[in-house]
Amino acid sequence: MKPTDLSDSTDLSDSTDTPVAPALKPGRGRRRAEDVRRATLAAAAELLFAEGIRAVTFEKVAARAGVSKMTLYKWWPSPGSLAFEAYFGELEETLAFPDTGDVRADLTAQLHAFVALLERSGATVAEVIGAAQSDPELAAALAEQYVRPRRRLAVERLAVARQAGQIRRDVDLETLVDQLWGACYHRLLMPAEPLSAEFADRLVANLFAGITP
Amino acid sequence: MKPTDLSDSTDLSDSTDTPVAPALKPGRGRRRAEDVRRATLAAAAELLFAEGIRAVTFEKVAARAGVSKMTLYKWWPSPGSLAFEAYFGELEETLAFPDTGDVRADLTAQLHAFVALLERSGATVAEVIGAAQSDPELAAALAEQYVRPRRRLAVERLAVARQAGQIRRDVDLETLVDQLWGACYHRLLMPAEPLSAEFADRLVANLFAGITP
Amino acid sequence: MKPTDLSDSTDLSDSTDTPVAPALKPGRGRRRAEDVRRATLAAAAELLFAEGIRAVTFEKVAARAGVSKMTLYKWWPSPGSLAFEAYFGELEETLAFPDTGDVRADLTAQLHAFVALLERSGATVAEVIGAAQSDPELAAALAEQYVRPRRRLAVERLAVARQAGQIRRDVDLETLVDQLWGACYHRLLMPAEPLSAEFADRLVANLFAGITP
Amino acid sequence: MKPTDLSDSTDLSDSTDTPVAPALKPGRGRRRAEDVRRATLAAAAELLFAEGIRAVTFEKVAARAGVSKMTLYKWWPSPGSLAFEAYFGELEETLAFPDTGDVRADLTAQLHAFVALLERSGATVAEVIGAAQSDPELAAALAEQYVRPRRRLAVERLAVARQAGQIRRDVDLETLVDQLWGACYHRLLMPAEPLSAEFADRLVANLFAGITP
DNA sequence: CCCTAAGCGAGACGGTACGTCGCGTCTTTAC
DNA sequence: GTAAAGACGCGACGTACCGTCTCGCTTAGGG
Repeated sequence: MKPTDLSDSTDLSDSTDTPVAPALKPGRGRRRAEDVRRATLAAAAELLFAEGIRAVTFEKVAARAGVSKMTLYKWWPSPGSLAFEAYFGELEETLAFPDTGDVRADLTAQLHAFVALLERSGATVAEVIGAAQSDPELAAALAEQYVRPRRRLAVERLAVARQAGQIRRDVDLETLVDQLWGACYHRLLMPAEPLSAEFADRLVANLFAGITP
Repeated sequence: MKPTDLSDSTDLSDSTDTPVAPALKPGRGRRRAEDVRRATLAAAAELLFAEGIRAVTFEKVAARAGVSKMTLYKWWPSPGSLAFEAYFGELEETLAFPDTGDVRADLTAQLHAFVALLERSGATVAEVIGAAQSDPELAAALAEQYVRPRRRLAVERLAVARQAGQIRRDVDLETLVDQLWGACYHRLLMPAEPLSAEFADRLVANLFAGITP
Repeated sequence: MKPTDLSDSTDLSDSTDTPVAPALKPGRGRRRAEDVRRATLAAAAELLFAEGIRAVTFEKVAARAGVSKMTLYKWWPSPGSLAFEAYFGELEETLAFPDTGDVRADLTAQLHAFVALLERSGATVAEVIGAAQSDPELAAALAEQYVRPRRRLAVERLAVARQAGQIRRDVDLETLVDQLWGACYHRLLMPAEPLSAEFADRLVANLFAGITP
Repeated sequence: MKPTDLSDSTDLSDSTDTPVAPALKPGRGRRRAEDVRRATLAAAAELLFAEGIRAVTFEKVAARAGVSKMTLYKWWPSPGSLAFEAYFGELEETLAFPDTGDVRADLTAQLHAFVALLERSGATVAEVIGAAQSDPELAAALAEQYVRPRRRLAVERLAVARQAGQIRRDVDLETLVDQLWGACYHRLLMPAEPLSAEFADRLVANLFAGITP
């Protein structure tokens, strides 16, 4: 694939704050690091959504982005971590956590949004998590940039609820995270039963009301 | 008769196409050599435990087992499904489900055993589940031969408890499975907090007692 | 390929002198050797002409003829010899050698016919001769059933001419064969100049008239 | 200046695509490693002489030369063409054509050398020519780098003789090549009669003296 | 005329080679 | 100086064919 293929992704070539070189052709020679990074992530994202994580390959990404393999090896430790960054790097803002004062309502709302997200792009999420099981670099990135931050947000909201007396003192909040979002991931990664808003409702109900008569 | 009666494991074996049960039609031609299958699974298991699922490769297994690659391609749809069969094929009997009459105690016991299993060989389990996210053949085998049977056993035990009045009528038993075992898988596959017997206890406690004051 | 595919080659199933079994399906069970032989050669010839000698494979021939590989191994020592027999076995009659009393005219006529044959199916002939260079079994068959008989016929006609005083006593007739037909094979197998009737004429002229002024 | 002047061997080397002469464009990227080419040809030559052309396999050559299969596929279109280059690439200088002024003597000398060469390594030559019948890439290399140059040299020598009045004006020189060297190849490729110096003498005698009384 | 042995289909199996793809490293050149 | 272009070793993929083997069916031919 020739480097001139970049011409159709025009916003990649000269969208930054440098009016110095006017519309130079995006081909050979040294490119600015940020350009390379963006082109790479864009190419990786295309491959990820079109063909799955198995297609996110240094080889293919380099060809599609007009970037050298050497550059990719310098910046990403594995193809999986590149795929991860291409996907999750842009979706950080979506995990807003509501706080209306009513934990149960807030949890339900958050879980509904989460389930909806998984229904849309659960396949990609599952592939990335799956790849992390055999890719330590990806696992590290996933843990640091995805798993832990989200757990923290959830635990913080739950801690507020516990402070407000809506959750018992002796309940371990981390465990709750596993029983709410973890249960959803279970249905995503080891599918047998459907993942739905009603499922989310039942998750909340079981914990808040208990399951004994 | 307990729900763990072995009679339900029969329809499990021949409800699938993967070569767990030979079930060869008595047609003409040379019969499949059973020792080939055994040598293959042994070699695959060695590789799986020694080097992880990435090393379970048709190439390596064929060389180690003294078996032709063609034979492997004929009987297993992907290296992952071969690894799966090598590992889980031998452990079917380990999922005995106790029924002492006390659900909570039984669930706790079962979860303790499950957590102990994951502490021993969780890495392998995680790798297999992870590989299934990008390997449809492996995903099918995993669902049919692992996920669904285990869910069924758990749900059957829970149904007995519900009949006995130990669980409320309106509780969805499938959801409970996700909140108990699924929570454990969550800690296995997206590690952030430790997986321990205490964790299992809290899972049960949260559900049986509820989390509200 | 199912054995019922043989039904469209109807002349293969029951064209011999056995009115006993009337129109039994040509499938399973023991077939008479001659049927097998004919079906095999027909399939081999099809493959030979359609795809070249590289496609004449025991595997493909067996599948196409509805014949077992074992049978082929029993009767033919190599795929090449099977191809040879499929092709040259039927063309034995074409090497008629005229004797009008005029050697030069007879040789010219024969060479014209030979060149015409090569122009039609020279590619196949060349492939078979080529394969014989690395297939001792084929080489033996070629020598015994093709090369030597044709040389003998030519030498016999030339001997008659020598008796008649049309060729000098001291001329070695075998050498003449190489300088007439061998020269044609040279243009077939190591192509650089065209193979034509004029070429044949020049071959004869050079030898009969000599090349010196 | 003799027709065997080396100046005509220059346009021979770069009139083809096969990697005899590197002729790399000065583009970017790592240059082709010449030692890789040498190791490859050495390994191929070993296999060719030891086990025949059927053993000259990309697989074996790659293993023996410590070279990647990909590299071989990149530079040689088929195993046969690799074998060809391994053998004939080094023997270009051996086809010196004498010019003492006496054509008949020169032809006899050249044919004696040629017959001697075939007696030594005729088997390999035959295998390569044979393989070319089913390998278009090898056929092209053989024609361009072997057949045509040698024909040209012979025709040039014969043209000198014709100029000198030693051969008749109306004799087609290309045809003579087929009746001299082609006759030898005939005995090599379709063996029935021995290939000897006396045979070469008779070839020359038949043409120069004619075969009629 | 039956019954058995031979002949043959189907096909599993170990090898070997094919041709492709991706990984990770290296080198060369151009901007 | 950085980064593109790309050669290279390595190893896995999936396919094809070879040559050998085992079954079990069927018919021919001997008793």
